[in-house]
Amino acid sequence: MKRKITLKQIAKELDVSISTVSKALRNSVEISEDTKQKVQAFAKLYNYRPNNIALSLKNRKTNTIGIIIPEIVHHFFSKVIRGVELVANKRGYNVIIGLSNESFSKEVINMEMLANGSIDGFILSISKETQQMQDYHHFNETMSQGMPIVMFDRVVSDIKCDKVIVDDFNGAKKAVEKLIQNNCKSIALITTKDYVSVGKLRTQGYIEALEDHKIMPQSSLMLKIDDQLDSEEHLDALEAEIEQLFKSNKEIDGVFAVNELYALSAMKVARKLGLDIPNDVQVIGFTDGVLSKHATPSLTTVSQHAQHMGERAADLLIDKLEREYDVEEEEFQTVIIATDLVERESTN
Amino acid sequence: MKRKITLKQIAKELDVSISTVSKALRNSVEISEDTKQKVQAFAKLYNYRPNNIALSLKNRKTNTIGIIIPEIVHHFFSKVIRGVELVANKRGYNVIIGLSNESFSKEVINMEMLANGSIDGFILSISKETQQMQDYHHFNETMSQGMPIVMFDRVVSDIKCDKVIVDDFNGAKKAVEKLIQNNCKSIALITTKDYVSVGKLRTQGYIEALEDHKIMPQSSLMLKIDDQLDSEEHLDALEAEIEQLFKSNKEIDGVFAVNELYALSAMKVARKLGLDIPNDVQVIGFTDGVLSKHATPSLTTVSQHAQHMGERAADLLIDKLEREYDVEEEEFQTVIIATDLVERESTN
DNA sequence: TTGTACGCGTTATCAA
DNA sequence: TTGATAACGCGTACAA
Repeated sequence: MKRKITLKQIAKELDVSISTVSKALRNSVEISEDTKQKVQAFAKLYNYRPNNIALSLKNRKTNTIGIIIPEIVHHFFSKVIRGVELVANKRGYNVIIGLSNESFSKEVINMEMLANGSIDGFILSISKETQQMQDYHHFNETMSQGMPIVMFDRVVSDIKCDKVIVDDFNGAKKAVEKLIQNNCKSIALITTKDYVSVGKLRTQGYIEALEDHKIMPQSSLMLKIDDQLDSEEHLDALEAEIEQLFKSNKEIDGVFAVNELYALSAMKVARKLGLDIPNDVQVIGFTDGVLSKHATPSLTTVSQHAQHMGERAADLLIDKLEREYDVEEEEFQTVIIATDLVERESTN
Repeated sequence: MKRKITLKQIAKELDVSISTVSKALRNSVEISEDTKQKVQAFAKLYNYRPNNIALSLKNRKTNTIGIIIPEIVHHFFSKVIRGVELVANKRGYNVIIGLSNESFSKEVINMEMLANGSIDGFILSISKETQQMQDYHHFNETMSQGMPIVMFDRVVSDIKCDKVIVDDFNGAKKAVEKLIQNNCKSIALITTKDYVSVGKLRTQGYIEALEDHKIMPQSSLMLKIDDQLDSEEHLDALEAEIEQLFKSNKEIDGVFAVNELYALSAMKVARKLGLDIPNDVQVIGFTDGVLSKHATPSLTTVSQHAQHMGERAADLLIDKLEREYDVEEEEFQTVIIATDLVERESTN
């Protein structure tokens, strides 16, 4: 079991100095053709590759991006990762992942671990718990140490950094307007608690769409789901809440749900109550997932272009990493990704 | 914008030597209480953390695991990653990901990139193209340089390394037996081309289950789908093939599909042809996905326990990394993960 | 044309 | 009790 070969070993074998080998391999004009040939042939034979770690230490640059997400078993986040990875690899970077699992402390620990030299910058979406606690010291500390951060999707406006967000507000608004156009008179909202930034924005879009059309938003039609019910294990409880919503508001003929799971659950409950989709109730969800496409009936959704978000985030970060340090002009961008309404069978 | 603080800077500030600082921070008995206090207080104030890269170089160990998968936007693989990440973090390792995107060359390039010092070992599932080409030189080269590999799910028996696989054969066999028990007389198989190792094994399970029950496997009932049709864009073509299968074999009353997508497509086509599920046709799929759970009717599947696979793979790899180099006794394990049949509405 | 010395940040060994 | 030195692997400025 041989170790990876180093410059030193090549130098020793060929009886030249390390720097001669180094230069020869980089095709320096300083070195004679003869030596270059010899060295290069030997290096090729032994499949020499410079050690990344040594290069990172020397250059004080790892060419690695850290990505921290709350959850990976999730189409939205895995699509974002794919986008990041695509751009990162194209531009010569690796991607290292950390999962916060929606926990504040895991988010902090993971970031600290990676920030100690393993990576050049972060791309992240903050955990629900962090949003709830509103404790952002770890982001500020990381940036104050010269490590840039790009936030995506779940961002926090207090933090000064580059951001890539979905146009949640307008996406939601357009979705609800679609329902209104389609003659829905009583449109329910199934959303998250307000501390989830994207949930809040989508809720606002829902409200504004209604108001624009002289429809009075009614709190009885707005169901705000507790996070705890998001996980697969609590599907029943989620469905029970939605069933209650339908039963208390028999006039509901349209549903806008802020994610895929809520939308599918709504359809399931509606069917169970003998309602036909889309004839009795029309449903629109919000997401990028596969569930929508393969549901029965297939679900009309607001597409977030997750992969594109990842690509933009990666470009923003790498641009910043590679920018000549002009001045400390600290200018931060917020890229807004437009949504698309993908119409399927759950609406007319 | 300050950089991360180093031992050298602390030493300079406190006017002691670097090694004194280093020892003081590690609470060495060599250092006086007085100095230790001083140094530790200062380090804490400036939030000193050792540079991972420097440690990696010194220790010739990165404490990072590389994971190469064909595709991340996929429940199975993202669950495996979650399992790997869980164990890795618990044992003090980071996880860095590379996507082969089912391409041989991307797999090779990604591995080379990571193998040059960035990681201590690989956990991977080989790309379809690699399986097709049967070119495994990159795996052997990596291992000959002392970097261990753990393969999972899509493995290749020629390669000597640790492996974690699903019991594809028995999982498939049990699924088909279930259909037989449920009185299906004409069971179709929807599978991949044979070079996909798992597809082949599941096909064999199907065949053996039939033979065990004195049913003659018929090639007309076995549909082998071309990879090209796997992507979301070619759903129509996939469905057309399946429709053809049903039309040519009107007696089909059971379907075993080797993945979730094929199973769902089969259900969709069947319904389109006026067949009721499960009364006219019963369907069983193979996978861990969310699609099965949320499909209508929900799909009976063979569960692979993806997260558990990831955990086992990570443990195998880290065990090997941390084992004292006894002898070169090169013993490799193959862990077989049992499957479970999750019964839902698509079977009686 | 080749080699020496230095530094990236750290720890271990040995000397003072 | 403290400090100097070497080493991990590399690239480069400078000396020979």
